[in-house]
Amino acid sequence: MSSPAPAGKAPAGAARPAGAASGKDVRLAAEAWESLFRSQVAVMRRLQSGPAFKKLPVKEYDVLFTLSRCPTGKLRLNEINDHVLLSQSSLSRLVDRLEKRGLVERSIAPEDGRGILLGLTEAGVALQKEIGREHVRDIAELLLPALSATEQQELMRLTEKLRSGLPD
Amino acid sequence: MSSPAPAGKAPAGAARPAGAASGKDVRLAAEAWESLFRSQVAVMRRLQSGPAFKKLPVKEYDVLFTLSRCPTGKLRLNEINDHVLLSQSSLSRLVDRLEKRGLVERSIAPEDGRGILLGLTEAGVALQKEIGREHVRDIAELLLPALSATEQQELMRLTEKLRSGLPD
DNA sequence: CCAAACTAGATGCATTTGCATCTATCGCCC
DNA sequence: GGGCGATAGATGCAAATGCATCTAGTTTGG
Repeated sequence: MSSPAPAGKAPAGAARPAGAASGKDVRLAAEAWESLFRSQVAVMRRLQSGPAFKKLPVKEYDVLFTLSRCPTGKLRLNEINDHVLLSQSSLSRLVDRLEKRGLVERSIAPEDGRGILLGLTEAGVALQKEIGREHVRDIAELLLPALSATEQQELMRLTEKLRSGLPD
Repeated sequence: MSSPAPAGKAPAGAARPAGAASGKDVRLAAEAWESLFRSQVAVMRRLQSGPAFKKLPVKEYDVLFTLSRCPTGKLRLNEINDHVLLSQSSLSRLVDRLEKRGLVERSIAPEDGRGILLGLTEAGVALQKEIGREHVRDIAELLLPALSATEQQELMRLTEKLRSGLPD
């Protein structure tokens, strides 16, 4: 495993406070996470080695993509940050790079002088679409042979439920 | 989205070669991957900010964990590398760090003079167990409220199937 | 209304990462 | 058996990352 890890085990017949998880529950959760994590790694590894990401690293594409999905076309940096597995400072510099390449534009948030709104430029929209097309094709090539449509739907349902059931 | 991205759309009634995916199939696959990816990010973000990973970064823990699961207790670097989202050189240096901390030991693979076998030291075993215990607890805290046992099992089944259905 | 606590984002600096390359061993085929 | 391409892993070096900190704008409490 990568991020998950079972390690200890509870004494066999230990009584536990009402509402606490049993050892079995805990083990199942750890295995489920492990499996989710490993499959994500395996898919991501293949995706990012494809030709679609020679033009732009995956993480940078992800920001363009996120912006492209947003109805208003602009997002605050902190909103983007929740989406991505990057520290605040790394995102700030990643955006610097995107801006230097003319793919995004920073502007000051109207309602909050501290905030920065990020939007795609024309070139950013174009590049996102271009890479996106290839990327979607690659995803389908990986997932379609492995899971049926029904299974993909169920996987989507479960992962969405997981995400929305997290604290905060 | 982060890594996945829908972008283009196929001309409406386009005839396609037998066996090719429909636009609908492709879109579903992209959405399923997106959802899997985002939920992984959301869970990982919470896990790695916990106290369990002050002692050792997640990626380094992952290597200790992987070794701890292996029946023989030793693995080749390239085997570990498939497991992890890291380049070969990064893994090599990560192992340097673990070795300097006395958590793992390199040895030459008996059957292949090029290969390196990696094994946990006593200290490595101990630290893995220690962090592992906390980590499993954290995982359970996140997953148990979000998904039922049945759902966790189904999620595990689907992600395992996905992983084993990938090319190579 | 002002000061103190808080939040959004930028920046200095040490660490980590990846790409390209290098070394050493292996497997193959003549 | 000797050369030749392939594979495992290490290393130089530039780029990316995270932590701590800094700056600036915002909110709160008196």
